[in-house]
Amino acid sequence: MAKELAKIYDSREVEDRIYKTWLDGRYFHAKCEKDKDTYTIVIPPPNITGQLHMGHALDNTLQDILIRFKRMQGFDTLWLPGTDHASIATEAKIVEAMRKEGITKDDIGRDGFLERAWKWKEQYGGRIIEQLKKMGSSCDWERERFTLDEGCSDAVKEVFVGLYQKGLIYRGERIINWCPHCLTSISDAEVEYEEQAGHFWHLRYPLVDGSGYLELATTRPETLLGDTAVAVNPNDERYKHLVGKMLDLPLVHRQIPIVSDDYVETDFGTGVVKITPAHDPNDFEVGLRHNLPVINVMTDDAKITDEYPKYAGMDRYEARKAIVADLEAEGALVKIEDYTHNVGTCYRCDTTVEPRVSKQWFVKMKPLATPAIDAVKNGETKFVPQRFEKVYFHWLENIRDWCISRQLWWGHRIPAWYCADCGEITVSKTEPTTCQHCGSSNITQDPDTLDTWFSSALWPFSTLGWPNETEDFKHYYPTNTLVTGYDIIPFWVMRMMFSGIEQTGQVPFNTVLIHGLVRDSQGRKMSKSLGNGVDPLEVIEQYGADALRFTLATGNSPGNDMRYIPERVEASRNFANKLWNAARFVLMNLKSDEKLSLPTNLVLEDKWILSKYNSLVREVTDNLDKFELGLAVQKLYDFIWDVYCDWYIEIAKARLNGTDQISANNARAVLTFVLDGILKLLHPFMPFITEEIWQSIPHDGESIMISNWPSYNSEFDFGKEEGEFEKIMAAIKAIRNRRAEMNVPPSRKANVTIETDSKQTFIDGQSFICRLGYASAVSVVDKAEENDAVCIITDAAKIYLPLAELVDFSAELERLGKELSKAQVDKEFFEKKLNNPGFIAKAPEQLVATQREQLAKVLEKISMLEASINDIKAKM
RNA sequence: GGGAGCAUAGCUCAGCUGGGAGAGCAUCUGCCUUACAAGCAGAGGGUCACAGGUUCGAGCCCUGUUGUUCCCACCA
Repeated sequence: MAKELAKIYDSREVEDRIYKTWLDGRYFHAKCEKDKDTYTIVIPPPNITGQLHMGHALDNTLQDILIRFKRMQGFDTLWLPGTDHASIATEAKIVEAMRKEGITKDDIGRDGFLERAWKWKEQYGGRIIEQLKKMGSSCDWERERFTLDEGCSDAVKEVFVGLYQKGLIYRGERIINWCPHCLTSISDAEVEYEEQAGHFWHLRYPLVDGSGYLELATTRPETLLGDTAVAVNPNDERYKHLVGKMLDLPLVHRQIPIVSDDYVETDFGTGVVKITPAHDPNDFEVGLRHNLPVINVMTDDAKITDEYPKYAGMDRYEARKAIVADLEAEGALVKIEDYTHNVGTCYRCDTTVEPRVSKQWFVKMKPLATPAIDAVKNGETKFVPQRFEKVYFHWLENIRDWCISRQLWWGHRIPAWYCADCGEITVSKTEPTTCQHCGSSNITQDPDTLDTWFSSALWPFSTLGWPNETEDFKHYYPTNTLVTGYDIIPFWVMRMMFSGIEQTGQVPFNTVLIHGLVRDSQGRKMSKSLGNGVDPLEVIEQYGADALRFTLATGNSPGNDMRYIPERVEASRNFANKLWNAARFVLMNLKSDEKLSLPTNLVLEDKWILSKYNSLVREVTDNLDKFELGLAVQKLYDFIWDVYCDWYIEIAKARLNGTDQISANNARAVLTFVLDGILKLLHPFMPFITEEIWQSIPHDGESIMISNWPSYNSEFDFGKEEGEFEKIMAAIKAIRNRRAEMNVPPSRKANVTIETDSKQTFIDGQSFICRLGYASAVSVVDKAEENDAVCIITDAAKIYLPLAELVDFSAELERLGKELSKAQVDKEFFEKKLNNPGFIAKAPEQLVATQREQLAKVLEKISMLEASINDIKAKM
């Protein structure tokens, strides 16, 4: 007797234990086998500040499914894990923690702060990794990386210096997005726009010559302090004559010119725009075109500078109120309108971004973007689904230079040193002692760090050892599939693409598999503020990681958002339990631990299930190859539950309990063969339970996760037998249906007579019909003589049940009438098709033939139904 | 203003290259049939948003409309 399993599958008892055996066996570890094809995925590194959420759960489930599938297929498979230092997010958390202790960054200085940050990383950085393990992720933990580790930092410096030398990185005074809360610049991609209710203040700027006023509208009156011009459209007849004249800026009483610029729309507002180059990106551009001075009126934390004593120290919004009041007092305020507009906010802290002119480091994007666009256009890298290529192209085609410097301490410090003597910059991978230009030793390093995404952009190759020509890099790069959400395309996917191409000459991956967001049951985004997030760890605790993974993989098509519905996890858990019990049944029937080989003398039902199983193998493999994970998992569900459990196991019971030991043994062999196969096919989706069961049944090898993926076997091409067996199934279903309608209890068995052209098939199926169709005996005849019986008609047979006394004739007549009219509708359907010359001429021959067959069947059915109706009428 | 997704059973969603509409949950009926009541057997339930078009044939392809969600964009 083989090992016995508990009646109910207990994921809590199984999962951690199984995961440990995988770790102990080092099955996740990629061995860099030169003779094998590789399959590589680099994980989107979660932030060290992060806790596992449903987005991670989905992302990692998909990756693990692909990795386990490929590993079983025999690829040298590497799933490389790691974490991201997440500069802004982490620094903000640490600053916040320090604030609670009453400490500021300045109190402890850069070194002190970094010391704290690293300590924090040691303490919390591993948390999310442990959580990923709970999901069953088969990452090569021996290769775990961190974006700030030595190797990644080395890659960052290499790239920075390289791009600088090529002139692709430069330092310049530009208008950038500034977060007054995080106190750092952020990139365009890090600004989120949201609609806000605001106002439109109409102001009057008087002409210096006293000849009148110019009326304009603004949403930000406080920036008036920095106005250095007013602009109108060059073709605007209303103002053409005023271009070049000077205005007296209210409150400040500075003289500013009227300039003409295409940027101004004549039909919006008054057609007059105040120009504040220091605090608006468009105005900055206008300023450049017209050589206007740039006057910064705000401090780092968005307070008015001391230049304007009356407002100095007020924040943006206080200053706005004060300035509006003063404008009104001065008679410069015409009116106030309500106005909704888009306001840029910081994606980390949601503070309204302040556009600001400042000296920052930039990556010149145009030369890098072009090859990245081409690589997708020529198919070197494909997006799944393809429509996301549009998003990718759109970003790259409209890209502006990337602001990469951040006024933060936690991150890769910019490898640039400024000379106090000659003012030149020295950029170097190693710390220089003197200025490269004048030799002075009076140099200081740039205090800023790099955008977190600068290092993430190098992740597919920095983690493999680049810039060194390591074995890993040579063997595993370029990687195969990148799995990520569509929201990350502009931040990460795009930047990895151009960085990979620029640095390594190759695309970093050949497929980008995009998934959507996991939303709550009402379709809302899961968020902390709404408090509607579902904790994957709690779900795992309650239902098991397998159930969660299965749920996330089911009914999810690439690129589409999905809702998290608790009932679905329950259904997945039930499915796991179903499989568990099927395995339990098989084990209970095994006589020994010996592995049985498939019999040579297969019977009809064996051929049926082997044929179905064979198709399953082909289809699931095919679906996985095409990233159709949701389809694959649905097919597995259907096969395991309906085909294997509900039919084959039920049918096998007769043989298992019968006296023919050889036949019983053959059934055991087929049961275990198919069970072994479905466990393997399901393993990528439900790794824990499949391993636990597989270890209990006779098996070869140490672990299912390193066993061979099933392959299509032409010896199982039993298409004909599959069809024959399904005739029996149809008969059983028809009998069950009829009996249920008539409320016949299962205990009341009946002698079934079957009239059919497929006599042998039904003779083979007699025992199944007895067992599953509640028959006491089955006789198969050419022509039945029954007249005191209920008649059921299937495509292949006419079935008689001697239950006439239970029949309510008028109800029966009605039922038959319904069935007849249904059949007649079918008849018309097929006739219409077959009478259509276009159909005969153009439809595939095969289809025409099957339609003819079906018409013939319907015609036969109609005649049988008519005969039955006449019979009943005769009896009434 | 531009772009994209979605609209299929009461609910949540599948539907792969066009060939008589599927699953889970929910509902109804009957079953503790010795793997599983987290189960078994059966049933009901859909003008595939609307209007055109292409085709022998459209849930699927094309055009338009409506509703909805999202992304992008410098109307101050």
